[in-house]
Amino acid sequence: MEKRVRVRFAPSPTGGLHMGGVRTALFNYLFAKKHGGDFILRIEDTDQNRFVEGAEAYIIEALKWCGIAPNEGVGFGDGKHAPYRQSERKELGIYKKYADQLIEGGHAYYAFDTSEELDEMRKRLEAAKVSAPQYNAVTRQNMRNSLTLPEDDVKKLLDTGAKYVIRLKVPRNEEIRFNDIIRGWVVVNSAQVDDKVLLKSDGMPTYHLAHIVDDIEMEISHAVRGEEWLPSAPAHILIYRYLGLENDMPKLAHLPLILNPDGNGKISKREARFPVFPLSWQDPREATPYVGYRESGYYPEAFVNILALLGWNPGTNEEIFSVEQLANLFEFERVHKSGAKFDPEKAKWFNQQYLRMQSDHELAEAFRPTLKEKGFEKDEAFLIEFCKLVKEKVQFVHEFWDHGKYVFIAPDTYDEKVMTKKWNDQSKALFTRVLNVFENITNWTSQTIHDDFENLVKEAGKIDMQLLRVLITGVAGGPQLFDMMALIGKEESVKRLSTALSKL
RNA sequence: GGCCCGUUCGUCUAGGGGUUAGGACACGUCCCUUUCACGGAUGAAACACGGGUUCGAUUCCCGUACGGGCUACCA
Repeated sequence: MEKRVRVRFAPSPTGGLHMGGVRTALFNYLFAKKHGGDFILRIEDTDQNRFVEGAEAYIIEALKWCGIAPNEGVGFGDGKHAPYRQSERKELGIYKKYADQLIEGGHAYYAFDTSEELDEMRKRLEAAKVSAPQYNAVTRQNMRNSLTLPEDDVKKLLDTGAKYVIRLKVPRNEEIRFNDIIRGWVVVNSAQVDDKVLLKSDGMPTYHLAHIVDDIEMEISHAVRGEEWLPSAPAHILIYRYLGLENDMPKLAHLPLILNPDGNGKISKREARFPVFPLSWQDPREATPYVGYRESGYYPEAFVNILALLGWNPGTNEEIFSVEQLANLFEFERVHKSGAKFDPEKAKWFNQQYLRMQSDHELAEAFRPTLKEKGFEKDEAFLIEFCKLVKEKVQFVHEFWDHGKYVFIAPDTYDEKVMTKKWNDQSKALFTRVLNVFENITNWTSQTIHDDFENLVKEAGKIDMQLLRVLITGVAGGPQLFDMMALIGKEESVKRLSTALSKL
C-alpha cells in the first residue's frame, strides 16, 4: 500500500530563506497539494553556533507571503509529531536513542579525537598525498575511538564524562545504490563515504542523523531537497539500512540548483543586482538589509510562478500559472536534472503579466499608498482612470508614479530633446492659438478636446502633438494625450500651457 | 586534487532515432499609435566536442571538454 504523502521543508535558521530555499519549499508544497498530503515545516536548529535570531520567524513569514504555507509544523500548528524543532526533540532524547541503537548493532562507534587531532590527521594525509583525506575505515584505525581503544579504556572515558562523538561505521568497500525520483539510479562506493559524525560532542545530532530520525518518526514519504545533498545520500542510505528502516525510508528527490544569472555558482545573497530574498532580510550580523521581492513590488503569485518554472515545466507552451494550477500539473518526473540560471529580466515580465490581471480598481487601491507618500490624495474615480491610462507602461505598481507623476505635478522643465528639435519661431504663436481653443471648451472631455483641436488643425495646419505633450506634461512620452488632459482637468491643463508659453 | 551530478538559441525551456529543432524573456525590423508603451507581424539566435551503435543520430552507448555540487563535531 502506498504511504500517505507527507513531505517536509526543513531549513536551518541560519539566515534569511533565499529563493532557492523557497523553490524547494514550493515543490514540496505542490507535491503535497497534488496528492492531498501533508506539508510540514521542521526547523533544523542543531547547530547552536550558526543560529541566527529572527531567521525562523522570517522563514514562516516568507512561506505565508508566498502562499505556500505548510499545514503542520513550527508556526503552522502542531500535529501529532510535535515538537518540530530539532533542538526541542533532542531534549526528548529522540536522537540519542537511535544513535545508541546503531552502536549496539555495531554500525557506529564512539570517537574521542579532539579537533586538533583531527586537524593533524588531515595534514598527515594531505602530506602523504592521499587523494581524499577523511575519517574512514582505514584512517580510523589510527585514531582514538571505541574501535581502537581497549574496552576498559572506552568505558572509563565514557564514565568520566570525556567528550566524544558518535560516528557511523562505514564499510571499507561496498557498493551503495539508491533510486532518486529525479535522477534515477545513483551508485557510489562506500570508500568515498566518510565515517560521518552522527552525534556531536554537545549531544546534538548532526543533520545526517537528525533528518533521518525525524523523517521516520514523522512518517515522511518523500524527502525533497537540494542537489547539494546528493553526495551525502549514500551515507543516509547506510543509516537507514543499519537502523533496519531501509524499506520504510522516504523516496529521495534531489532538486537541481538555482544558479546565478552570470553563470558561476548557486545563487547567493551577495549577488546584489537583483533580490534573492522573498522578503527584505536584515541579518543581525550585518549593517545593510537585503531587499526582498515583496518590497520590490513583486506579487507573490508572480514570484512563485517564476520559481516553479525554474527546473520544472508542464510541457506546454503556457507560462502563467496560479499555485492551484501548478499543484495540479506538478510532477517530479518533469523536474530537470540540471541547474537553472535565474533571469531577473524575465522575472519582471512575469510580474507585469500579473499586474495586468488586476482590475483598475485594484491597481488604484494598490497605488494609493505610494501616492500618499508623495503627498497627494485623489478620489477613487480619478485613480481608477489614472491607472487605466498608465498601466500599459508599468511592470510594478510603484512605477505608476515614475510614469505618471506629471499628472499630479506641473512640469518645471520641458524635455530638451523634443524642444530643441521641434520648438521654432512659429511655435509660440501657434500654441497660443491652441491655448485659446482650450480656454473656450466648456465641456472638457477627451472627445471635445480632440474635436476642437482637429478643427484648429484644419485652419492652422499641422500641429505637433509631441510638442503639445511636452508643454503640458514636460515629458516626451505617455498615454493618449487628450485622455491625460481630460484627467488633469481644464483649469490645470490651460494653466500649464499658458505657463509654458510665458516661459518660452 | 578526489568523488558525484549535469550539458538544446545569451537566458528559461519543448522535443526526441528520420522535425523547416517549437515556445517564452531579452534583442533587431515593420505595422498600429501625430509620442512612449501595449498589441500584432517578422528576423537573428541552439542540440559542447570526438568516437561508436544504426540505413539514419541532437536523441542511445563510451570517452573528452566544460559547468555545478560535495569533500566540517554546517546544514
